[in-house]
Amino acid sequence: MLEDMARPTTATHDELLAAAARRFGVTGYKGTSLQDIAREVGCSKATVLYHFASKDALLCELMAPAITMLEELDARIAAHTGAGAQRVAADGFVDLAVRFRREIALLRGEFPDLLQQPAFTHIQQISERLVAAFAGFSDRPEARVAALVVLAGIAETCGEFLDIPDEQLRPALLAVAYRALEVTT
Amino acid sequence: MLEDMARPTTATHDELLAAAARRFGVTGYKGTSLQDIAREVGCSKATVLYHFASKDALLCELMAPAITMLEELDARIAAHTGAGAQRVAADGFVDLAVRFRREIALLRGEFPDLLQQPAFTHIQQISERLVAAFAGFSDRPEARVAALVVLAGIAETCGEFLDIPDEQLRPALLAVAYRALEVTT
DNA sequence: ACCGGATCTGACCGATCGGTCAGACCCTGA
DNA sequence: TCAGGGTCTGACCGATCGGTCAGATCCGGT
Repeated sequence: MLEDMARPTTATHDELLAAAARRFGVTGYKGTSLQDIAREVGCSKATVLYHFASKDALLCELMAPAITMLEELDARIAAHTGAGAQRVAADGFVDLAVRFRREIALLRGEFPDLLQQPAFTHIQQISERLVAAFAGFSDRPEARVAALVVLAGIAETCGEFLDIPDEQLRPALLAVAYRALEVTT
Repeated sequence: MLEDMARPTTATHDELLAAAARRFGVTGYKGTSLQDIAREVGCSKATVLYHFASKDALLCELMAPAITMLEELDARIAAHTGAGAQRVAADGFVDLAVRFRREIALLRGEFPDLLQQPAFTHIQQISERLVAAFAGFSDRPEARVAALVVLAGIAETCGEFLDIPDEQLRPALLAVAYRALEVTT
């Protein structure tokens, strides 16, 4: 049988993805050249572009798992209302941020720019709904400010604790999120 | 008398600074070319480099006021201990973030890269002391995580509310910071 | 009328960017 | 043995990057 149907990735392919994730997290997307990624793996720049149609395609493939999980979270939030949605959003986003620390971190700062790409446009809408859920669907400026601080703070922070295991980072992030959002427990 | 001693800046100089702040805030430092800045002002790229020795020098001059205020805050924190330092740090940083929204926001994401420049190295130490003060000088991982979430969240958020006046944004940020850090009031 | 400094610009430079392409080097199946 | 697909590379492309430079323009002082 053709069991390699589910194996479109070679070892080099995966190495390049991992190297790109590392470099993007340090020097950002625009600040990382294909040469940099190739050098880290030990191959030529042309090899990077053999495995990925373009630099953008590399980024998309890198972010795909995290985006999928974000879409699932969005659907789960939509199935709840009020304080329930707030708890689901906080729990789910902390889980996502911990699991995809590198991927989330590399979006830092280049968010407004990268989101212009067609593949990422709908993420803006999702993140808006996420902010609304964090704010408890209140339109008070204080609630929206708190929601954005927590959301951005978690996203920014998770990449800084790559040495701390998931089981320790997750409750710490959840605790500060609940306090800041005044989640009724 | 020579009252122009305190006027080493021309109108074009200031226009270029303002345009650079705007562009850096949208597309980031690396994502903004000297051409972009020149185009926004309506002059040539060469004019930009006539008023500023280099792109780096432009960034340094743009950040100088915010950096000065950050250094003053650092000194003020050092003059306090324990919970007093925590309150001083939170109040002072929120004030700084609100006052220099654009400048803080443009550091987003490119922080680790830009800080490599010699002019910015000591800022890393200051921000470490700031995190420590936010954490109440505790080395519990939960306290440090909360401190970083609040610090990064405020820095990231303040640039997103350019339409809200200072008097409204400041108390909103302070409230969420106090809740998240469990500041004893 | 002339000069000197400040301001500004077009043309140009080397470097690097993302991306293309023809071909070399495997390895496998016929 | 050979054909063919997968993998990889050096050489090359046009575009753009930050930065340099000689010179044009303007303007106030002498």
